[in-house]
Amino acid sequence: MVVKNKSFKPIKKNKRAFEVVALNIKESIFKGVWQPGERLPSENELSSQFGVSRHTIREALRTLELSGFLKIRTGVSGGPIVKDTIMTTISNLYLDAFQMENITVEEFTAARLAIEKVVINDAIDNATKEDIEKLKNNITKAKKLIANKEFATDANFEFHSLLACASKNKVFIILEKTINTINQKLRSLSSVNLEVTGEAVKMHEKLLDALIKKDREVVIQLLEAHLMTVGKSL
Amino acid sequence: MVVKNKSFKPIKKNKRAFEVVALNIKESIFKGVWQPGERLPSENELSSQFGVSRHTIREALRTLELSGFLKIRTGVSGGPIVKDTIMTTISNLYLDAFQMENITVEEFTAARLAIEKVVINDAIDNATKEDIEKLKNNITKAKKLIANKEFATDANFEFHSLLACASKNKVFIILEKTINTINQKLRSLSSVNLEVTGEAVKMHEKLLDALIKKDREVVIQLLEAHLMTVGKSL
DNA sequence: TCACATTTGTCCGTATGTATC
DNA sequence: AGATACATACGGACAAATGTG
Repeated sequence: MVVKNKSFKPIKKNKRAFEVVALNIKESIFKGVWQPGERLPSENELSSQFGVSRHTIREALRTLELSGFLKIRTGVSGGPIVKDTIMTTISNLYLDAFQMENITVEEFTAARLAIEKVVINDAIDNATKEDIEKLKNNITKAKKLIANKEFATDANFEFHSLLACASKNKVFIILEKTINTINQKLRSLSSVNLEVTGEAVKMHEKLLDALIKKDREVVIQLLEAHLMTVGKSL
Repeated sequence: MVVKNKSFKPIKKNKRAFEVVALNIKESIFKGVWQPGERLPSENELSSQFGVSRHTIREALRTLELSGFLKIRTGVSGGPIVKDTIMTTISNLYLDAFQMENITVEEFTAARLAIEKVVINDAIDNATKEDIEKLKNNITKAKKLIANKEFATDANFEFHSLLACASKNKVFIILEKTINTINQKLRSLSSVNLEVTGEAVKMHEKLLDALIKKDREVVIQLLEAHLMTVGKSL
């Protein structure tokens, strides 16, 4: 059979030096050569290792820093330190996209609802005893905070992360992380209300109950109501 | 009511020079001072305008380039050109995140199926006549390619993008773009098969038919079958 | 086709700020 | 408090790319 593939493959572009360096370092991190927390060689050392100037190294480090692969600390024993803050970078970009692309909170909430529906459905199927235990502990912790008239915001975010973990799909864990970070940022812009967080905890408790009973209909119903109120508060 | 909020607000950090420059430029773009397609002043000019060295300007431009706010072209009439490619940047970062977490094809396919189910459901509700028209054109184009014994890979990717557009939710458009990017990468690793792409086109056609008829059940059924075969081929 | 002007890409050298020991 | 080892920032120079006459 004669197959004509008219699509051109990307020609090896003349990549800029700093891009090559950045890609090299990035792939080393992927391979595990450098693990989070470890310190990369200093700019001068990288400069001589790669055989490029310090300026080029700096530009490479800039891009890696912005992508969330490393943080750069000044001072002795400072330098480029491997960090995994890609999720923060992504959520920051989402906020930029909200402005550039005119993404509305409504769109975000709708997408969030859709994703969390699926997540919780998978969680019902795949949650282990430990997952349920963790979720229960989260509720108790949050209730204690509320009873103490303290904010339970972090605990509430954690609840959704734990749900994602229970789904046993890492893609959802990552997406949930994005959602949480964006939420956190949006929340810091709007006025935080103690009653709202208290209501959220109650909702979470009901949700967990339904999840344990594997009552999908109620779970979805509760989730919709919950996320809609959250969306409105933003 | 006494409210104890134990969370500290971030202290105004001493920002680095290039960060200040980048923020300035970014906000100018947000305000519409520079619109997509326009060209920013050259590095030398920016250098004198901001009163910092060219090196600092370059680092600022690097970060903005990576974020997707501009592209930098060399040569006369080149320079920093305002672009709006944040969504592409987000997709690429997701790809990095997936690589960091060693996401499997199975996890990816499961998540993809879940997301596209929601997307197509929204598309049924919100697709305009133009959307339907574009989808139809896509099918005709793809069929023509297949009849000509050519690969219709790009057209097939486009089909899913068009679906996301029809959902009228920009968050989904971003997610779909991510999915496509990852798919493209996975596909480049596995052997591409002409028959597989041909089958995909047929599937898309059926899917579009059901979508026009607003037959949700059939749509979901077809989508599941379609994405599962795609997943297996990877 | 060729020469030229403009702009980014890369390099070297130097000085200063900063965190750690 | 001082020395040390980093990043940060500045200035100048030349190479490479690219559009124009």
